[in-house]
Amino acid sequence: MKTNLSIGKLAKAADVGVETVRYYQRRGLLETPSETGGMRRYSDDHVDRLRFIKRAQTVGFTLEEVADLLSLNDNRDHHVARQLASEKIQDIELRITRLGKMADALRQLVRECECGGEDMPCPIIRMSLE
Amino acid sequence: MKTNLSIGKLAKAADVGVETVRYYQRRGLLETPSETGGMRRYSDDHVDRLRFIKRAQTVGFTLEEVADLLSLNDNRDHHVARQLASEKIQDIELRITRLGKMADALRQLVRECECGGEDMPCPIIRMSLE
DNA sequence: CTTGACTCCGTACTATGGTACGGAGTTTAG
DNA sequence: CTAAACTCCGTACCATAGTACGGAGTCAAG
Repeated sequence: MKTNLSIGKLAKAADVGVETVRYYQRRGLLETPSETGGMRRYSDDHVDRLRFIKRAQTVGFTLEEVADLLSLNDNRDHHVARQLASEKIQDIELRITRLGKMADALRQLVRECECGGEDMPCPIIRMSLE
Repeated sequence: MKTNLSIGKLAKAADVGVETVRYYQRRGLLETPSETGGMRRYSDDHVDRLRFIKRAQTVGFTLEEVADLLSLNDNRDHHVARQLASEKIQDIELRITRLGKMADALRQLVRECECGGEDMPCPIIRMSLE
């Protein structure tokens, strides 16, 4: 477990900006370690956490929702965590379904364009209705 | 094909605000029909388009990306459309993979909490690494 | 045929998620 | 040991995606 990263190294390792790290700390998504004589030091756990935040965001979770997800990880109250986790699982499954339908529609679109009618309407919009 | 909706009816049908409709028109995501004596009239196609935008957003696409997706539908240049579609399909597949891993991690979390150790760390963050 | 709801359009404000800046102190490579 | 690079913290600014507001015109139910 590599540790003792400066905030700059941490940011680089997680591929985010230093200011972003500080912003997440302000938002309570990332712990602010206590100073060890002037500078704060970070570990690989912080890197993982930052990467997790990034991935969660790219699939459409807001920082507030990411905070929920992280709290599952941190929460000592397993009853609450389980409840929250179940909700999030449902949420994620819905997103996966939607994305699947969008991908299907796009694949259909590609097929139709290949097979070649020039003027058929490309039907993504209707196809990806649930 | 029901048509002749006022902007208010359109907005209600798609479950968005009137101002949102106008905003999308300004952004070029939605056609602004020409006035028929003072008021613009909308059809079911507009409703579908609005719903599509909403769904695409909830799975993490920005309005700019949604505009791309919509252009696939609208674009008469099939060669370009196919290229763009292929990129978007890959993008979507990546998102699905990530979401799947998150869901797996959450399910694992629920199992562990059920089986019951009180103090095991809940491992979402590491688990959902790709 | 009026009155209350709705439309049009422009402009201004808001929330979220950062990014930039600046001054003072710290660290580290040569 | 010193100069460049980095850190700390606060505050200010930015883009995206709306939301609110307001005045003038329009429509439709009683």
